[in-house]
Amino acid sequence: MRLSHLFFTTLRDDPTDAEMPSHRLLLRAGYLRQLGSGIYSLLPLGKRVNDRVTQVIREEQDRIGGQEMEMPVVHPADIWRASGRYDAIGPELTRFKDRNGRDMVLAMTHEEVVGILLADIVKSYRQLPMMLYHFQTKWRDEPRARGGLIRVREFVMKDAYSCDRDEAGLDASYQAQHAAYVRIFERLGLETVAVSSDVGIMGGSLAHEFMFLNPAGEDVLVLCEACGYAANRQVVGVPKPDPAPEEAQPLEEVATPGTTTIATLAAFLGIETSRTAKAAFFVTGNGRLVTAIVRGDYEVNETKLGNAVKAIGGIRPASVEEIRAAGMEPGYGSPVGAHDTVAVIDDLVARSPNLVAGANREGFHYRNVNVERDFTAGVTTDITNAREGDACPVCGQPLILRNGIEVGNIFKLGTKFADAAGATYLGEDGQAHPIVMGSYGIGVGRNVACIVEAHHDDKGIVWPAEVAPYAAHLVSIGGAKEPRVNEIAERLHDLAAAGGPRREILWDDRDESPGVKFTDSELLGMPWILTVSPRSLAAGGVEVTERATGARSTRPIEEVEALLTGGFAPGA
RNA sequence: CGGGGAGUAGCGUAGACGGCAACGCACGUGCUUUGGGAGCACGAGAUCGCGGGUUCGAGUCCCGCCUCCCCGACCA
Repeated sequence: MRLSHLFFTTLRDDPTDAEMPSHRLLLRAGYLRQLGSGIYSLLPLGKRVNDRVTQVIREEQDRIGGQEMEMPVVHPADIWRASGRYDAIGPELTRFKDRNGRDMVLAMTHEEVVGILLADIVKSYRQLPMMLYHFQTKWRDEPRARGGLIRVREFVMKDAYSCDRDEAGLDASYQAQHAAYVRIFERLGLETVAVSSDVGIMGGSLAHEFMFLNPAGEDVLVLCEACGYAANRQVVGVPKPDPAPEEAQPLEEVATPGTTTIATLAAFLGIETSRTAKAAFFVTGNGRLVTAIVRGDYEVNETKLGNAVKAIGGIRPASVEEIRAAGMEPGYGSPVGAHDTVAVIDDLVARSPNLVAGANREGFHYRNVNVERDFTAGVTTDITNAREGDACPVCGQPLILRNGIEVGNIFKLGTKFADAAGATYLGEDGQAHPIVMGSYGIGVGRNVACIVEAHHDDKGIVWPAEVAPYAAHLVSIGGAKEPRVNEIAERLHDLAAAGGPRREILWDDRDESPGVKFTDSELLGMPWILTVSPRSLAAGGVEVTERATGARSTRPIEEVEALLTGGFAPGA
C-alpha cells in the first residue's frame, strides 16, 4: 500500500479528550475516528488490525470445532420477553418499534436467537455436542463510554455458544474454550489472568473472565501469589476473624458534630475505624431501599449486596431524599429507628459488639450499637470487599489487588435459554432433555486497544507481528535525486504485495521530509522499518530496523527481498 | 443519573474589557530544501455547539437546550 493513497492522516498534537495511550495513539496514527460517545469508525489501518485480531480468534475457535455463522442485530422483542430479559435488563437494552408498531430490540448478545435455532434444528443427542460462534455488532447503551475502544457502546464481539447433552459435556466445552482463550491471548500478545467472576445478567452457574492487567482497568482483581488464586473482587469472600468478645453495653447517644465520614468520626472519638459501623444506601431496580451495614474498616461490595437482596434490575446509590424518606440521616445514618428499608448486615458487623453507628440525627451517633438488640437485620451475609493484604480464602497468604480490563469471558449458562426457547433433544432414553449451553465472548475492538496498551513506547505503537496491519513500513528518501531509490522501493513493495495481504507492506512514497517519514513510521508501529536512500545504497543495500528493539542493520537488497517473501511472515 | 470540566478552521490553542475573529501545526500553489516533525512567498479554510434574549453592536453578558471528556452505578 502506498502511503500517498492511504485514507488516513497523522496528528502532530495529542487530541485533548484522549487520555489512555491506546486511544491517543490510535487517533494520532490514523487508525480510528470518533463519531459519537462510544461510537467509532475504523479507518483502513484500524480495519486491517481488527481483521487480523478477528482471524486469530477465528482460527482458535475453528481449532476446537467451532462452526462460524451469523445472527441478526435486530431482534423481535418477543424473544427477549420469552427469556425474561426484556424486563430484567435496564436502559442499556435499546427498544424501538418497527413501522408496524411491533416492539423490537437492538441485540446486546445472542443467547435467545441461538436457543430458537437450536429448538428448530437439534432433534437428537446424535447432533451434540456442538460449538457455534459468530462475530457480530452489539449495541449496549452503556451508562458511560470511556477510554476510546476500551469501553464503547457499539462493538463487534465474538460470541460462541456451546451446546451439550449434560453438565459433563458442558464441562468439556468450557475447558476447551478456556484453552482456546489462553492460546488467543498469547497470540495477540496480551498477558492475561483468568479470574472467577460474577454471572451477572447471564444468570449461569460458573464464569471466568480473562483479564488484561492495566492500571486503567475498571475491574479490581484479587490475586494470591502464593497459591495462584485469582478472582474478580465482585465475588471474593475472605474470612473475617472474630473480634474480641465484650459484654453488650447500654446504648448511648453522643454528639459528633461535622463527622459525616468514618475517618472524621473515628478521629473525633479517638477510636479505631473497626469500632464503627458504616451505613451505605442503595435502591434496587424495582424501587426498594436497601441499607447496607459494614464495619468502618471495610467497603460495601455492591455485587454481593445486589445478590444478597436478589435485586431486580441491579442497585444504584440512593439519593438524599430517598434516605430521609425512610427516617435516616445521610452522614449519620443507621437502621436504628429506620423504617421502609431492608437492612443488610455484613456478617462481621453481626459479630462485632458495641459499635459506633449513626443516630439518624444531624451531628449525633450512638455508642454501643449491637445488632438484633438495637435493630433487626433483614439479611446477614458477607457484603464486603476483599482488601489488599487480607487472607487468601484458599491458602491464607496475603492477597494483592490489581486493576484489569476484561478482554474475554466464559460462562456456564446451563439450560436457562434452552428452556425459554424450548430447545430440547431426544436422548438415548427416548425422552426430551434440555440442551445445556455455555457462552463465550471476546470484544474485538477492546482487544485491539489492549494490544496497544501493552505494546507502545513514547514514539508510537509497536505492533506484534501477528496483528500488525502491514508486515513492514518502507521509507524511501531522496528518490527525486536518485531514481534508483524509487525503483528499488517500488520493486520491494510490489514483491511483498504479490505474497498476499499478510505480507503486504506500507510504502511511504509521499514527498515528505525524512524527519516526517521516520516519525510517522514509528507512530504507525509496523514491526519492521525499511529505509531505502542514496546513503543506504552506498552502504550496501536497505536499512532494516526492528521497531520493538531499535536494532538496525544494512542488508543487501536480495536479502531484504527474501525477508519480504519469507522472513517477515506473521507468526514465523 | 449524581459530581467535575470543555465546546472558536482538520488538530492544538488565544481572544473574556461587548467594537474588523487570531496564532502554531496540518492543507493548496510556486521556488528552494531532502537521514529525524525544512525555509520563503502567496492562498484557501470558521453560522465562534444550537436556540432565544439584552444591546446601535454579542465569540464575549443573560436564559434554555445539545454534545463531548473525566470520576462514581454496567460489561466484551
